Amino acid sequence: MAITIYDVAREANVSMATVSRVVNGNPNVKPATRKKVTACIERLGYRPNAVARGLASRKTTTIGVIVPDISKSYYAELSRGIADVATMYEYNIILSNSDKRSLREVELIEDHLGKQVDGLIFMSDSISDDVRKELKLASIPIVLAGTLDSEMNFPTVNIENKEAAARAVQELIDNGHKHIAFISGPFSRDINRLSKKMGYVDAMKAAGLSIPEEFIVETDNTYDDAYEAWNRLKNLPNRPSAVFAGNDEIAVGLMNGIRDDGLTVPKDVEMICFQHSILARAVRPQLTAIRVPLYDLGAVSMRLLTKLMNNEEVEHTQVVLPYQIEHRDSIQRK
Amino acid sequence: MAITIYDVAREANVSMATVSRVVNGNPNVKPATRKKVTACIERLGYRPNAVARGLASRKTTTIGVIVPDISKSYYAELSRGIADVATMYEYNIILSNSDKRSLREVELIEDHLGKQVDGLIFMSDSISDDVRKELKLASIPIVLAGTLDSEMNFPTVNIENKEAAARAVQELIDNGHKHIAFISGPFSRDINRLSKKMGYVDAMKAAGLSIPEEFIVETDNTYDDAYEAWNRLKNLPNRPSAVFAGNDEIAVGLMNGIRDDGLTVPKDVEMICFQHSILARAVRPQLTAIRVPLYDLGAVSMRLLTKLMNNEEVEHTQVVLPYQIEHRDSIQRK
DNA sequence: ATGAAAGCGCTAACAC
DNA sequence: GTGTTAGCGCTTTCAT
Repeated sequence: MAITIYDVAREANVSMATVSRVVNGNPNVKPATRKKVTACIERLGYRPNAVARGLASRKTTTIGVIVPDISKSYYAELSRGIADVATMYEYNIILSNSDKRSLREVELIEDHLGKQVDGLIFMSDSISDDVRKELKLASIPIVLAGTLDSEMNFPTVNIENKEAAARAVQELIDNGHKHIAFISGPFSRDINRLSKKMGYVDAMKAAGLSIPEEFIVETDNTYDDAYEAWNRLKNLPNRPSAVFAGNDEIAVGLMNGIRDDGLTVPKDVEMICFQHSILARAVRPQLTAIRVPLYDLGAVSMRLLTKLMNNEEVEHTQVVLPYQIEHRDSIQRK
Repeated sequence: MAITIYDVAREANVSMATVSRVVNGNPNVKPATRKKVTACIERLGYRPNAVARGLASRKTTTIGVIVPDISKSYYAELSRGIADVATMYEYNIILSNSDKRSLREVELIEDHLGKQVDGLIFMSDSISDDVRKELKLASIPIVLAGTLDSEMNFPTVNIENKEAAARAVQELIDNGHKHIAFISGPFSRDINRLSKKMGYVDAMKAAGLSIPEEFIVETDNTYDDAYEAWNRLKNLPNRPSAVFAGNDEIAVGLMNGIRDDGLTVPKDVEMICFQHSILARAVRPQLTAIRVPLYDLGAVSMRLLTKLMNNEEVEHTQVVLPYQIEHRDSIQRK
């Protein structure tokens, strides 16, 4: 049986309350008493039971993090930002993978609430009505990190994905391209359908460029599927001379498909994409890309959550972080 | 105030104990009663408080996972394997990043124990004496996942890193190379000093090849540092014609350094490495590599931990998983 | 500055 | 089958 607060109290000839005060840094303890108690704690190797503490105080100093897939660098990077700020504020993290399945997401929210987390950071690339309802019902603070909330109800930290996509496509347009394809993840996901694709469409329309249906290629977001995608593009009447990709993994898949078809990036096809990992920099040519500040997205989300958990006044609960376009070699520089 | 088990009991005209039985699937409940209670639970939206349950039962159905850095694909992939098996057995995961700092690792172990986790999965690439002591003192099951324990005390799931390294180097030797360099992460880490380097040295010695001191290049394990590493190698009297790299990220860094020096892989320099991410496949030429079964390492670790937590008989607590060398294009095929 | 005592919401004997 | 009751280890009034 582990040492309890009661053991320490007896050993130090004080009450549990006093030990509790010492442990929690309550100033109302005479220095001499504090010293005596601290010594006993040390000697006995007392370690407060966080579960008992959580029950008594109704605070667990634990937050929940629900993520589609921690093995994807997008979410791993975000989570690291969350974790570092969580550590600063002495919160632990319960982390769960949802695989973007709405049913599972609902389950997980329920599960985390049952564990009495003090707050929740939720990530996905689409929010279903069921999830939205569940999230609304919760009585703890919730922040969406790097996650589009099409109805803009919840505290959120994000970049302007649509605008970024439009600017990326504009780079291609500025380089003289008329035939620009968009290679995307599934359009069942809001982030692709409502943000990235819309940005692409807006930029194309603004430039008076037409968008043949075939120029919009939907993949399952994997390297391998994107690799195959070039086969759908290469024989088109107006073969695209430039491509905007939804992220760097599919950009690299496509680029390798292009290369294995005997063509060269950027000579034959120029490319730009969202950057979620080191891939964009590791491949040759290096990819010109929208650098998404993933770590910061996570860190700021967690900071926001701490404020919400402390009932602090928060002016803007919809935080927008800046992004950068990093010019590398998949677009020729003028 | 949330609904408690007492509210449900009153509403259903039964005792708390009966509600508890229903919630926990205890068979000693009359079907009619069960139905009535279930209905009340549904109607009131009762959600058991896991903290109270944890205090009363002394089980939290939560395990701790301590990882150097979740944003590194090696650990992200491992963690995903852990998480999936944890889900199967209905455990939650508290995940913390240690940045491999021994002091922080000790803190985190203490912290997780305080949270009353039922088990712990620890990962690092080196285990300090302090950490070892802390781990030994713990009274809960602990498994090391993908982590070298040079003293072989703890339950572990791993691959034979040393043997794999030797086999990788042997591939280079078989291709006729005499001058083979090893580009590594920090030798302060056991995995590099005791496993990968030893495998390299063994293979070289067995083949009667000499190892000039300069052939062993220590990097900080980053892409950028590895990129620079070629500068230390290229002007050597016997410039290496082949390189064994500790992982794919530094392999790619080095390869790009080689390429930007005007040389070609595999024509001028052949390469092989440990594969921790999609990088090995995404770059061109694709890297011949030792595929480390990261997901499985995690999954098996968690499975082992469940057995330990259930006090099941476990024959082998030191599990060794197979690995594969994937032949791609950074070594010419004969 | 310190102690006594009442919970926090649940599980687990034990009794019936 | 079901109810009663005593904790689990701590925080938190409320006295003193």
